[in-house]
Amino acid sequence: MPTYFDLVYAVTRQVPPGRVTTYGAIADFLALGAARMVGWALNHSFSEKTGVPAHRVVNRKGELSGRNHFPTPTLMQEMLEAEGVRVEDNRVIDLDKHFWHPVEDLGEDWEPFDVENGIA
DNA sequence: TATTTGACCTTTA
DNA sequence: GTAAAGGCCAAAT
Repeated sequence: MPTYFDLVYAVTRQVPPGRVTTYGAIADFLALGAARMVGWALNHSFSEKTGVPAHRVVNRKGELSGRNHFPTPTLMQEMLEAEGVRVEDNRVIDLDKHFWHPVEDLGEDWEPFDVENGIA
């Protein structure tokens, strides 16, 4: 029984490399209205083998709030920099430039029909 | 079974 | 303009 939990995984996995999104964007895209849960879902994404690039998810301010939950606090920044995203002081530079809207790429009608399968 | 916490965002003072 | 409080859903204790 897929919950919104799985939806977050699905959307996050659709995030293109070198791009970053925010919890609010995902929450708004999924019409959850609860940005808090988005991060919470990603929290478990590490324990699970979801393969969700949580490092591409940052808060509205572009801060790597989740770095604390990574294997190493600097790992998140390293991963972003490796993808071409300039990160400084635990914050994404040019967030607006690297910002990625799910609705723009996936479409408003996009839905995780095969969440458990890993999306189309 | 009920209460608290959780990687946040938005609105009001 | 900055600062503080409220609110959403779900999982863990």
